[in-house]
Amino acid sequence: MNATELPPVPRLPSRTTQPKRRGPRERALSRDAIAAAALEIVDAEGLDAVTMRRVAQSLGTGAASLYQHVSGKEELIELVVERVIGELPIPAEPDPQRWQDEVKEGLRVMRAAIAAHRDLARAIFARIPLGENALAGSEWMIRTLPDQVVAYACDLLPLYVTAIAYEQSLYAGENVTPEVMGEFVDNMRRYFESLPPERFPNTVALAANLTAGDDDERFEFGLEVLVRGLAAMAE
Amino acid sequence: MNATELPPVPRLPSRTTQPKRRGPRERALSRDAIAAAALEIVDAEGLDAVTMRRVAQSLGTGAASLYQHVSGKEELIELVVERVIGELPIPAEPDPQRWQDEVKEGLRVMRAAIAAHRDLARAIFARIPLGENALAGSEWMIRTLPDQVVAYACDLLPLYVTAIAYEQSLYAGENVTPEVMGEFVDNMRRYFESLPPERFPNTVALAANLTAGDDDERFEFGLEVLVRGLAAMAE
DNA sequence: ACCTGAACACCGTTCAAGT
DNA sequence: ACCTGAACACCGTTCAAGT
Repeated sequence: MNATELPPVPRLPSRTTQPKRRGPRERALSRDAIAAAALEIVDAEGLDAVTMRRVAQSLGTGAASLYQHVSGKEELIELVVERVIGELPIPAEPDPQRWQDEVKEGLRVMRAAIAAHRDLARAIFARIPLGENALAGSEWMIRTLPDQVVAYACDLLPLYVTAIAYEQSLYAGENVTPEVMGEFVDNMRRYFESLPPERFPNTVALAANLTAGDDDERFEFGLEVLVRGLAAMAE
Repeated sequence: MNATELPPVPRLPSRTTQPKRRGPRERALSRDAIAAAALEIVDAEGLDAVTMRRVAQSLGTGAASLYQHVSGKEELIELVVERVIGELPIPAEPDPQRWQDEVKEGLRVMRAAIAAHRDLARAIFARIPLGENALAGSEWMIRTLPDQVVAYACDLLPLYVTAIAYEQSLYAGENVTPEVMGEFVDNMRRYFESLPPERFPNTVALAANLTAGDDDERFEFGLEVLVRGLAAMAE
C-alpha cells in the first residue's frame, strides 16, 4: 500500500503490547480482515457491540484466534481508527491566500468521515492516531496553516473536530431515531424554561436559543470561531 | 443545600432509568455517601477502578445494596460528576468590558477542578451535565458572554475545556509518572524526526515544535484562540 | 419492609490440549 | 507450528431468599 516502511509508533509503557508478528504463510484471518469486520459491527450496531467474541464470531472463529494477529482489543480498535482515517481524501496543494477556507473545508470532510461511522468518534477521541494515514492528515494541516500558529493548532483543530463528533454521536450507538432526538431537545428546552427564574434567570430567558440549532450549525460556529481566532493570532 | 426543588432532568428514553426514591428513614448508605466513596476511588485509582463492587466494598456492603439508592452505574457516575462541578467556585458578577479575561479565568478554574480528579474528565465529557451545579455554571457563562455569540458559545467553551482535560488526562488513570511522560514525548519527537522526509517533509521539519509545550501552554493557546475568535464574531 | 448472597449473562485474556 | 475450547478473573444487574 505504501512505499516505505515507517518506524514503530512510540507507545506509553502501559500500552506496550506489541502486535504478534504473523508468520509468512497466507491465512484467512488477517489484521485487515479483522479491522474490516470490526468496522462493520461499529456501523451496524455501534462501538460497544465490538467485542473480541463478536468480531471473532463474524469471522467464523473463536475470540482466542484473534490474538494471533492483534495484541488485544486496544490494538484492534486502533486498526479500525486507522482504517477510517485512511478513508479521508487528502486535499490538494494549498494556496496560502485561502488557508482559512481550506482548513474549514478539510475539517468538514474529516467530521463527515467520522460521523459516517456511528459512535466511532469516541474511539478516535480516546487516542492519538499516529498511523500513516493520520500522519498524512497532519502533514496536510501543517502545509495549510500559517507558520505562527501551526504547532499548537495542529493539536487544537483535530481536538475540536473529534470532540464535537464525539459529543454529537453520543447517542448514535443506541438506537435513537431523529424523532426521539427531536423530542429530547424539546424536553431540554422545556426543562430550561421550567427552572426557577430567580436562580437561573439567564438560562430561563435563553432557553430557546440554547437549544436551537442543529449539529451542523453548531459545528460550523465552532469552525468559524477557531479559524477567526487563529487568523487573529497569526497576524 | 438548595432552596427550591428543580424539575426532573430530561433524559433520553434509552437512559430513562429513574433513581429509586429512598424512603423517609435515615440510613447509613445515601446517594451522597456513595458519590463520595466513588470519587475517592477515582482520585486514588482512576475512573476505571470505579465498579459497583468496588464502591460497595469501600462502604462495607455488597454491590446489590447500591441499587437501593442509585439506578445503576450510569447514575452513580453522574452523581460523582455533579459533585465535582459543585466544587467550582462561581465567579463574581461580570463586568461586560472585561468579558474576555473573565471567560478565560473561569475556564481555567474549571479545568483545574477537573484535572484535580485524575481521569474523571472522561466521565464529564461523555455526558451533558444538567444538575444544578452545572446549571449555575452555564448561568454564569450566559451572563459573561456577549449576546451575539452566547447561545453556541455556551456549548463550545465547555466542550473545549472538557475535551482538552480529557485528552490531557488520558494516561492519568494508569500510573504514569512525569518522567515516563517526558520520555514518551521525547520518543514522539524522535518518531516524527525519523519519518521518511520525502513523504512527511513538514512533520519531520517541525518535529520539535509539534512536541513542544506542556499541557498548560496548549490549554492557554486554545483559550486565546477561542476568545479572540468569539470577539471577532461578536463585533 | 428492607437488605443482600448468589446467580446470570456478559466481558478480555490466557493456556493447555488438541491438530 | 498453528489453532482454539474451556477456563479464569472480572464486569453490571437481577432476584429469590433471608431478616
